[in-house]
Amino acid sequence: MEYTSPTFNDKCYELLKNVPKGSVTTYKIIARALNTNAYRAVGNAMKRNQNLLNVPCHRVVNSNGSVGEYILGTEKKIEILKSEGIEITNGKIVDFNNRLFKF
DNA sequence: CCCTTGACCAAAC
DNA sequence: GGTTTGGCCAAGG
Repeated sequence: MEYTSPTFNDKCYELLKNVPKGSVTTYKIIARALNTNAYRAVGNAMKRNQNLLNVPCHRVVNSNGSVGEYILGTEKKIEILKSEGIEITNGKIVDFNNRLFKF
């Protein structure tokens, strides 16, 4: 029985589970949703996440609309996003602002 | 407590 | 448009 208070990483993961297929969010939005500005820490959390089946970290992109990195590689990330119905041109999300999930 | 590491960001050049 | 620069904050050593 471990009553360890949830780490920042865990909060990121829980939040991310709310993002539906076909939508994306950004590192900054996640940080803001957690009432902080630790964008970089969010990125770190994603990198440490190995539970890809439960946490859709491929739906987290950069604020400028570019896809960003991924544990399996950017190309793989793009591939997955496209399979979920998101258009990507030249490494950028098409209609980015309209694809963003608002918490 | 200090230092380093980031799947980042925004502004500046 | 790209690249550089400074800043941001949590986590781990």
